[in-house]
Amino acid sequence: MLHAGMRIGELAALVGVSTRTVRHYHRLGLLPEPERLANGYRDYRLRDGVVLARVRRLAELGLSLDEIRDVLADDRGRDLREVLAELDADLARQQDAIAARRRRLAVLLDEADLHPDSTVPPEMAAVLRELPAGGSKLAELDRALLTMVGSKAESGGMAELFGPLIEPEAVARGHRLYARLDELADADPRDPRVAELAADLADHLPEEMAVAVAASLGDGENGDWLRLVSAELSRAQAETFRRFVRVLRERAANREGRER
Amino acid sequence: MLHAGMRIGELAALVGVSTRTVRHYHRLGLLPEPERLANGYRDYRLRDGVVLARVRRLAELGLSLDEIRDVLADDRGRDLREVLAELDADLARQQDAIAARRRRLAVLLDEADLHPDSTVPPEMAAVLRELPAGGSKLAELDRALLTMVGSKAESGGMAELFGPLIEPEAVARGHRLYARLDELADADPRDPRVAELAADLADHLPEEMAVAVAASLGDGENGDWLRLVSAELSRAQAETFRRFVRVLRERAANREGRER
DNA sequence: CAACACGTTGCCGCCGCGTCAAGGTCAACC
DNA sequence: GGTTGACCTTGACGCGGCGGCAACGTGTTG
Repeated sequence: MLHAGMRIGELAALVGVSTRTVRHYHRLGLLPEPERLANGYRDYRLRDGVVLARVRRLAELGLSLDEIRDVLADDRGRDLREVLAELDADLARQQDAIAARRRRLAVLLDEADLHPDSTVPPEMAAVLRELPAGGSKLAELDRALLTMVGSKAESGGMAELFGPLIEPEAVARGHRLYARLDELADADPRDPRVAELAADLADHLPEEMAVAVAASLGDGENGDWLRLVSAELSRAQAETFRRFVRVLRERAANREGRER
Repeated sequence: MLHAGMRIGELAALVGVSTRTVRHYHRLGLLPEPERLANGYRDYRLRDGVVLARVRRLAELGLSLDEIRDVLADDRGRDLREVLAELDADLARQQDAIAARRRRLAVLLDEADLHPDSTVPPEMAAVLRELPAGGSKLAELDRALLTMVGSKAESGGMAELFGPLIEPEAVARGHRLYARLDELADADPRDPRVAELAADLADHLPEEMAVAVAASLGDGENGDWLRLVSAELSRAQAETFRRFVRVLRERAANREGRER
């Protein structure tokens, strides 16, 4: 035999990878170290090229280098089918995931043409557009709250919770709900306006959603969000919120009692 | 304001991430560090929750954290649409890539039911099946060469190159091409059998593919593969190969001359 | 003899965190 | 009092698949 093999750069070019990749495979044990020439250079033979090409084919299919090592070790390919089948299932899952993200993206891109802050669901965006932009700190907090809650897929009735506060008729009837909350900034928690406003807030929730609201305010996720909101309020304002929620709960309980 | 904010674990649970993730976002500057309590604990407020939720929504869409930081910096979202559009294009490319891999996988999985060594294209597998398994070192080398060349999408006529060597008629006619190559192992390169076998090899290539073979043997990729094969052969055997290729080239040149 | 293209080993960087490690803090139970 | 246990703090390493750089040797060419 003529023993003129190849050097690492030639082999790499032949198979279409970098020399760094070839050495990487050596360290991982995917490709055995070939003999060395007198000067220390690696001297590659035909079988090295065969193995390297095999590794690359499997890698391009998407197998991890660990998996490839397992496949090469088992070498009588019966195990390969399992790996390939599993890989196919994994790729199918990835396809589904990507398709789902593209669907969400498509919605957002459509929405983006209508409204710049397009990271919230459509119905949230509609409510946000109606909230007064400046003037009331409470409105700001509601904006924040809605943005947060909007990030969960099921918004749990929060849009409906705040919708009534800004409906034109409510404003026209002189309830001025936001303004009255603002006025309680420095008030005492026992101020009579607290109970009064809490009742008015509750009255302006349409009946059919009071139950859902009471539930979503009470438990877990949304309850914790409201805790953060309360932390931004004065004591009287926070007390108003608490009473508001309590009234809603009582009404929900009553409704439930009547239905039994 | 009541200043009872949240600790990191509560905030993380609220938004649905790990505390490690929150701290990671702090280090990357995606989420500003909040005030600290007297004991050193981070004290999160409403705005932190809002930002964190926003970051998560963008991250779940597939934006990199760097991109998210850019989006948050520009903050008036007009730039967001570009990023989202680019992301969508990227996802589309990923979908295509995955689909292509699944198609190749499907072919391999079908082939796997027929032949265990299923990492080569179907037509290669067919040729490999026919090659004698033991006995001839030359056949072994051909197996290796075919496996390698099979890894490239266009196989460049290599299947056709070796096909004739094993066709039953050729064997029946007593040419014994492999056996005669084996017999040249210790021969002198000037042995008359060398030229004789080279001519016989060339004769057994169907005319219509001689051109393609001559071309694919001559240049780049396949030529380098053949260099590795020659390195495994004795001088006389390698000389046979060289003459074989030379004869093919001459015939191809003649054919081209006649066509002009 | 200098330039230049190749080879050698080895270590850092990437991304989005997970996972220890080695402590400090706080409420609840004995 | 002490002792769990659940939380918090900073810091460092790990992963996958290499890319890139450093610091050096080797071999061919002008």
